[in-house]
Amino acid sequence: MTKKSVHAIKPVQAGTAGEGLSARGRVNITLADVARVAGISTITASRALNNPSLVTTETQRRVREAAASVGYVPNLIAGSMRSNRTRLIACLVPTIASGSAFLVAVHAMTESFTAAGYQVMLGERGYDHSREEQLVEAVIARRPDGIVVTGVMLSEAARRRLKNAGMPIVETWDMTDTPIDMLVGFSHLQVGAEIAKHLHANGYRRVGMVTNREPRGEKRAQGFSDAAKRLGLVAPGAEVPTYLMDAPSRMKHGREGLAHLLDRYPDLDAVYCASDLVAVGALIEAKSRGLQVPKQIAVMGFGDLDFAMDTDPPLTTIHVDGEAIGRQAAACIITRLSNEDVVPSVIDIGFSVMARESA
Amino acid sequence: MTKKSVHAIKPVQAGTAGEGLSARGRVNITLADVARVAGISTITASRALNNPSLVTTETQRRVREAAASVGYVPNLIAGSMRSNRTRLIACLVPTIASGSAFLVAVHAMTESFTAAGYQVMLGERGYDHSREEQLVEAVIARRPDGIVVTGVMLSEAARRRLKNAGMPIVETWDMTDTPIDMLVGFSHLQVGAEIAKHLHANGYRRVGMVTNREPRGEKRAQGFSDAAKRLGLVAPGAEVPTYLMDAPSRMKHGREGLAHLLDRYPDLDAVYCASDLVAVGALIEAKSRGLQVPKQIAVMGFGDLDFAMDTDPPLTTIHVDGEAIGRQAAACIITRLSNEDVVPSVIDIGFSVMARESA
DNA sequence: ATGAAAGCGCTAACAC
DNA sequence: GTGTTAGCGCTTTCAT
Repeated sequence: MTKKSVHAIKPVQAGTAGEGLSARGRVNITLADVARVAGISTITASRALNNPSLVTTETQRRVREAAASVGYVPNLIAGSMRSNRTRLIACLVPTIASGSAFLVAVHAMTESFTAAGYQVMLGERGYDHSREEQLVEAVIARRPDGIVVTGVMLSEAARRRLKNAGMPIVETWDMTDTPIDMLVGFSHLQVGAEIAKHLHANGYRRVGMVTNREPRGEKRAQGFSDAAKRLGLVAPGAEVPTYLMDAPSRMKHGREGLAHLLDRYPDLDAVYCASDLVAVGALIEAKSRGLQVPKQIAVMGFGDLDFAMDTDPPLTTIHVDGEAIGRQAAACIITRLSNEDVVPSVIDIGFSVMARESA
Repeated sequence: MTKKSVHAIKPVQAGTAGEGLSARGRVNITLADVARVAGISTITASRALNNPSLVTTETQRRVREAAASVGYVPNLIAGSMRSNRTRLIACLVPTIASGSAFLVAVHAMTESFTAAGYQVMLGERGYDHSREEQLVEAVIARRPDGIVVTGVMLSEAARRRLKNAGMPIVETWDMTDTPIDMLVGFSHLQVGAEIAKHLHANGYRRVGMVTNREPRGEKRAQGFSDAAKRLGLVAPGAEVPTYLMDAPSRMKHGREGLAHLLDRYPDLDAVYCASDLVAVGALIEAKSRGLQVPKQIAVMGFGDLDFAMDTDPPLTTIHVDGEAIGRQAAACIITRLSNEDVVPSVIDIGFSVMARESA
């Protein structure tokens, strides 16, 4: 491969755009300024902006005009401090990298929260668990009104801190018997088991898998392995032939993985891949070996990413309703915040086996 | 396709996890509590925590112990209010949906900011420009120390608001002559032109494209179209044969698009696709028509997503150094915040043509 | 419907 | 190296 770069760093254009934009030396326009212009007290101005029903329409109009004329932007920091409500929701995700199915959930969640007047602040948790506690502390320090965690947090210290923070917390995208507070997710163990069952039900008898060390991936692998043994999908007493890859999963892992497995276990007739991207790699490897999918070898993925229905053959995979997870997680927190009603602590959102043609 | 759902909503487990976690009724542990336990003044406690070098090691130790014993978590809200620094950076992205190349930039940016002691708050801009101004106002209301915008914002009102906010702002992932403040990106017009040049240089003479209405995609299409005409890659006086798809781009658009183009222009020998995912679709369509890539038809994409080197044949595409964009954007803001040094206003990060085998 | 006073938790500014 | 005082901008509480 050749690589041609188009690259240029233009010279500094000093001052062309930064003039007067420095944080220093700027006068802050406060609610008091608005009130002065409108000829009323600050508290009335506050009410006109935040609880218009408490003031006359005439006052509302004057305040709105005054605010616009002086270019007032409320300072939520100050408001939060006094009211003890930040209207901020923190959402901790493992990573923001492309191809993560839970981004759909984050998106749906954001929409729900935005509609309810909350802003969502995304924090990358990282796969480095040593930094977990610091992140949690940094997040709590901002005093969000609620916290959504994607993927159950592992460190006990971090969990304790969250629990002690005294704010509504929802864990998502997984299942556990001991949630910090609330939980909206599904069982990865069950997913693995269902994949094995599906392969069994479709007549496959010798399975393998291409998986990774990521915690939820491991749970699926565990569920798959247990069910496969129970159903006789491996030689008696043997383990499931497994190709272990590094996270993050990539298409090429599917090619390498299937190649590796077939070289050692030529009688495999089905393979479970930890993600759809990996499954596509497996499809390609099968094709390049002249193996017909699903006749000679079945391929199953996980995630039902948008291209899963467009592969050749269309991919049989697991669909998780990420939007539902996001909406429900938001609803849990919003309900908890708006009143003292009891909210379900644990919601199993389930999943679906999308039986297409690759298995 | 059949679909089998595994679904269960467990009954409410009232009170098992939510006990005492309600926001109300909790006593806030403040710095004053820590100071009292440590037997010193609040300001000294503050210094011990934030500027340890200003106090004796003995004081540091006592404060740390006191903080740990009472379970103190600093309130950044209160601190920000007084110091006028929130240590918060707002990052506006079009969408968080999977497959967006700029997520790499966001990730790199987050790492830089985290290392410098800032937290990044992600805001979804949405493709709905009517909500743009509200989002900008909501963001400014939190008084971030800086703002990073991915993709140039279109609404003039929103741009004005940002400009007036008086904080360092970096626009990324695009080029313009009139940035709000600072800019780190590359020219999508140039990208389109380079793609046309690459096809021309490799002997292709009749090009088409599969593209979308997204603003930056349109710029690439424009650049491609202009250069293609200049280079004689279309019939004299004709436009570039184009298949216009809806955003977001999907693999199937590539199949549909190439099919559509070839049906009408059977003599096409090259096609530019607005994204790698679309290009993969085009590769599949070409293969299913028995067309050899790159011999009979060339395919080029954009983005150099992680699977681009794993397709069959490996995809010729455009690589953008997202990490560099993220790092540079963070550096611009961090520098501006740490001193009054002049920071380059406009940085063109460039891009590379990854010449693999599909073109 | 409107206002006055107080204070949220912290840190800047200025002592000592 | 440590303490005192004041105040960030807003909203709560209580009064009118």
